[in-house]
Amino acid sequence: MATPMDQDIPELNEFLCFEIYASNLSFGRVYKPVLDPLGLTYPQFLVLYLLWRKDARSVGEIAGALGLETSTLTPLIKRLEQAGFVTRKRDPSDERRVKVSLAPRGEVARTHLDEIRDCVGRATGLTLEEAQELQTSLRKLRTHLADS
Amino acid sequence: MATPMDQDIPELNEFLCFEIYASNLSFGRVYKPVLDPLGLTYPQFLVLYLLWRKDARSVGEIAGALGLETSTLTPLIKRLEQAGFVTRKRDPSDERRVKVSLAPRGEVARTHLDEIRDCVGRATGLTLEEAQELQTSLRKLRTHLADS
DNA sequence: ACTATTTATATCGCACACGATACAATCGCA
DNA sequence: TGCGATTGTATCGTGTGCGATATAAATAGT
Repeated sequence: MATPMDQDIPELNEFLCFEIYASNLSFGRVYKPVLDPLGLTYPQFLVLYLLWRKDARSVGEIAGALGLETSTLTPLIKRLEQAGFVTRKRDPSDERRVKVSLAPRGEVARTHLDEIRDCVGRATGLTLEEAQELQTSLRKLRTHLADS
Repeated sequence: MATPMDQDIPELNEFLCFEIYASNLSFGRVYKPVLDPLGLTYPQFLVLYLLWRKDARSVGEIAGALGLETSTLTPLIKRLEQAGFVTRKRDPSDERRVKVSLAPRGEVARTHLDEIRDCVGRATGLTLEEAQELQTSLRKLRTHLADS
């Protein structure tokens, strides 16, 4: 506990936004050693995950699902392509779209999904019930933040 | 609800880590229009906040409080200095340390703190009770993740 | 006192993440 | 049919974040 000069200003960790900020960084540090051997970053893993669920999506579709801008995803997906995880090609039915599809290496990475989930799940130290309660609150929070 | 090709793989938003990742991005989007007029980014705001509570901290002390690496903070703090929010000078009692202190513009920014808190607090759409419950869970989660 | 280690910060390269902007393909409407 | 508006991506510049490495100051051990 620090010795604050101003008792009227609370600790930083009494801010919800900071707890989320710091939790996100902590999660990243847990994922890193798990994903590094596969040659993936966490956002790249999220993109692949979407493709494992449904292949051949457009950049905009992926951006919508992740809540990111396409300007963030374009270079990220190009790195995934460069590394052999996905392929990119224009949609013949609408040449404005770029369809992103799984390449062989992307399919292989999928076989590590369970192991990744187990590893990260254990690191949380939460019961399934606690985790789901947290998710429910966060989803509600996220909806409000997005609508505000 | 999408039409998954693989029912054995859950939706992305059933992952706690993704909810936190997405919530963090959403918070950032709420803060941006509030902090932009002040000429601050969210991480820069966090650094100033620490200094409002206790002035004249070393880079390492700030890094520890935020859970960041000093390699992240050095350029960030230099930008704060460049913009006139803080000053940096070597600690005479230990020349390895750099003491970061509030400059006039940093003091002025403090007068907007209440307004920032109100604005962001309202955007969460949570009661004080819900917010505190969430914080408690997140703090517990963060502890586990850091120890794992 | 002198070296070896540790500590505090800085530098560099890479990967997000965003807003602003550009551009080509498509669509809508006269 | 044709032309203006919209849509889908890409590009650019700025600001985090990290690990690896460098460097200078302080400390420890002989």
